[in-house]
Amino acid sequence: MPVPKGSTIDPERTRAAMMEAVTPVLYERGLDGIGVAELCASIGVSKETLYRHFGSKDGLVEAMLEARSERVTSWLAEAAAAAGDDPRDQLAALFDALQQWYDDPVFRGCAMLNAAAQHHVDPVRAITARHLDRYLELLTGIARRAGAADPHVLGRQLLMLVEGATVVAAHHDPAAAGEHARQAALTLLSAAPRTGLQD
Amino acid sequence: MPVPKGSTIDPERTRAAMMEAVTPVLYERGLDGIGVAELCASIGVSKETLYRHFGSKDGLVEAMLEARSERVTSWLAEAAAAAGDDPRDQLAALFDALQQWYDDPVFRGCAMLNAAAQHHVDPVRAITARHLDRYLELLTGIARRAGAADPHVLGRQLLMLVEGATVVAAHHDPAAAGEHARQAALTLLSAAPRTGLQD
DNA sequence: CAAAGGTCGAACCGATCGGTACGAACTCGG
DNA sequence: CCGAGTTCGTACCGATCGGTTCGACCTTTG
Repeated sequence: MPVPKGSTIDPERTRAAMMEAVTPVLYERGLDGIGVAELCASIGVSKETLYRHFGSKDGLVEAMLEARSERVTSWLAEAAAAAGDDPRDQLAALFDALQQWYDDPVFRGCAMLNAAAQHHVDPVRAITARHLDRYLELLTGIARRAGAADPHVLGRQLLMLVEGATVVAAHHDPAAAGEHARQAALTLLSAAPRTGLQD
Repeated sequence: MPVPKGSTIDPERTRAAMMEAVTPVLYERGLDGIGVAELCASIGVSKETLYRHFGSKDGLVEAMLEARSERVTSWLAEAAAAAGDDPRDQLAALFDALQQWYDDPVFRGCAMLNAAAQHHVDPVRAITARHLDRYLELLTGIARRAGAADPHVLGRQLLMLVEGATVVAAHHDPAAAGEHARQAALTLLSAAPRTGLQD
């Protein structure tokens, strides 16, 4: 509660706090599942403040999706990096991190994919596409460092496993989805044709 | 236009025609992206008729999702079956069929997943779960006939590839998503430990 | 202390929402 | 030909939608 009533202590602070607070609400209720009035009430902010900072409900949605995409991608990248230098270990750690996410009781699938599924508007879909770009870059890097002859194709296949595991965990059964995907990913990594040159 | 004005020629016909006509509209616009009035207008039916047959907008949505799930699953199963008796050929044919779907300009991802992402209501999520069940059964059958030692795990991994390919095709790049997924699927099938016994 | 500006809370706007009601038009089985 | 059943078109309902406005309150700046 950094903003009791009125203040100009730091407008940027208010904006950041709003995005922080609104993330779980929009994630749980869905973009169209909550109105602006209730949304503002739940994050303890007036409508005027919302429209001052974000211009519209969609503006807030887009800002929070962008922030969330960067955060979750960084989280996965760090989980992979913390596993050491072996690309196989990095890949395994990445899927372990995913399983950890699936085990969270509030897990409801990928927020960006959920958003893109309901909002057919362009900005949201563009954010989702960039989100998949980030994932793809991360996975392609692992594939390249593992010496895959065609890291782009392997990276894309790994991306499908990541997204597929997330879908299955969200809509079917979260138990062991990450483990099964990890096993499949390592199999693909092992079976991929490789070049002699690794960087 | 099987129903010009008033008639009792066949109430069931009206119901079936409605579900047929409403499918592409809801798929393209999204469940909450179109109101009941416009929805009825676009399928050439009055609101009274809609509520007579389905009780509510959600009722119509659920009926059409269920029908679509069965139809698309059957379509994939038939594509696989038409490829012959070799499980590898069946799996390849299934992903070829998926690529064919992705190439359709109106392709917007899996309707059931899209619906579940926006409607947090239980009935829709249950339909989506059943939809994944159908896919899983199809893929597990292929895995079993291929002699996989653990067809349930392999089937689940293949399910992740199917769903992941669909997500990537819908939200990132539809080109070659099915081909890349097919290649990965065949790799998993080849690499899977197998029992000596095949039925 | 005064001006400037961020915030709140509530009132308010037109539009649209899902759903209901009803009379008229129509097709059927008897 | 007559009543039962279906459908259409439209008007209508209360609720909610996203968004705007405004006066009061508060904090910072000078």
